[in-house]
Amino acid sequence: MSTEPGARRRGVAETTAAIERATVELVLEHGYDGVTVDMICRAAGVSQRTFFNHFKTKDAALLGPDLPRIDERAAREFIVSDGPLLAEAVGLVRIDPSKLPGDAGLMARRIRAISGNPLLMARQMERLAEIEGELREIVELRLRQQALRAGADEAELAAIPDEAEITTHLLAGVMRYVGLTWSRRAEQGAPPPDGAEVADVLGRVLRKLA
Amino acid sequence: MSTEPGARRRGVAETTAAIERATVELVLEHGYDGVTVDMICRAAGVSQRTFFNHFKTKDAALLGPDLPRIDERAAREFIVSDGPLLAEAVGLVRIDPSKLPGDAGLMARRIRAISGNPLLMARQMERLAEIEGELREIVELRLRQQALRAGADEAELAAIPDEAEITTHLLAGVMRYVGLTWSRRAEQGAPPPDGAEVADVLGRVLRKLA
DNA sequence: ACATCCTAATGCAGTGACTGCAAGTATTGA
DNA sequence: TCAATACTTGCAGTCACTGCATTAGGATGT
Repeated sequence: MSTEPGARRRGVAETTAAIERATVELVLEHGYDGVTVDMICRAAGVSQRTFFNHFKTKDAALLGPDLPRIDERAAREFIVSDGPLLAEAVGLVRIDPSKLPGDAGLMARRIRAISGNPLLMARQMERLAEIEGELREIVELRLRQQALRAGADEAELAAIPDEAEITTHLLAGVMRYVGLTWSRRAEQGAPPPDGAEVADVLGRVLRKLA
Repeated sequence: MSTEPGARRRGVAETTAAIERATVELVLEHGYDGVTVDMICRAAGVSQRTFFNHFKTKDAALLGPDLPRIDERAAREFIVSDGPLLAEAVGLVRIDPSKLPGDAGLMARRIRAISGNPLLMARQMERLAEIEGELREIVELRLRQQALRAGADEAELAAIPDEAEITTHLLAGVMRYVGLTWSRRAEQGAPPPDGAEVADVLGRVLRKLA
């Protein structure tokens, strides 16, 4: 169709990566609203239609295609654990590292691009909401476990779903905090917060709140 | 221009209200994605340009133009209070009741329309994020007050901003929970949750988490 | 009564995100 | 070598949204 070797000049993964890279670079340079899909397409050497074949939305090209997932093994440990719930729960959400080794730099630049725009942060958080249901179930399982071990009565058991729900929402708050701190540190080249550090702040705060 | 008495045939408020009503009704009937701005305009008897003069986005016409605001007086009480922080903080966010008396039914229908769509719920929550900064400041003031009263040392004072931040995020979680429960109840004609009820669940949960 | 100003409403033309459909071409497997 | 398959593309169209220029009523001042 074109003079170029039209189709299949590279694998799917390569095309996707090219689009991602172009998106991140352009957004860093011009800001999210200063970049059009057409600009990305030109930079990545693909048609607009191809862009939308690879990414559902312009957002997705910047945020990356990977939705957060729950780490199955961590979930099993979590359910039977007796430690600080919120702090431990943070470990449940795994940021898929399969992309990192190939392009660690891209990830860092992407974070800078995203954190520059509050709207995008919010969009990122919407994605987190997609696994909230799963999270709720796990939390409920754990609460039930503990209640049974403690010999709870029926009324206490009946209250668990509600408690699991609110806990999940609290958890979402914590994760937002972690994500924010994470990107803030990344901007300054500082190491990301580890579980212990989060648990520390969280523990102090919870003591004040209760 | 048209055969109709072109402009100024009703006050601003009336036009705005007409658009809001048309939007809610149409969304209830066809779902958010099944409704176009043009449909709303036809139903409300205005041009598309007028629609966008009254509302920045299609969302806004459904969610209502009122952003959540902080209740100043409640904030002052909150800062010096010593009660359960999270539960009390819920009272800070005021849902502007100035719209309700005129059209209580519309509000109920609007809630139904919004809660039917998870995306819209999320969008609604984004609005909450807009006052998060304000909220953070208030929380920080309160934490500082309490720390001073307790005779805290420098290290403890230095930790306060971080604690305020995470608390705000936790608070956002609680408010999401309240909003969700609220709309869920509204759907079934049940009374909305009051502060005491929220405080109750919250208290129990926090005791388990700490 | 008349000119004036202001405001709400409108038309129009354009941009940008996104979709469905119908090809076309390179790669793969039989 | 032929055919199924996988990627890619162009094209036409929809929809949200914006800027600009224009028009029509109403309110105001003299």
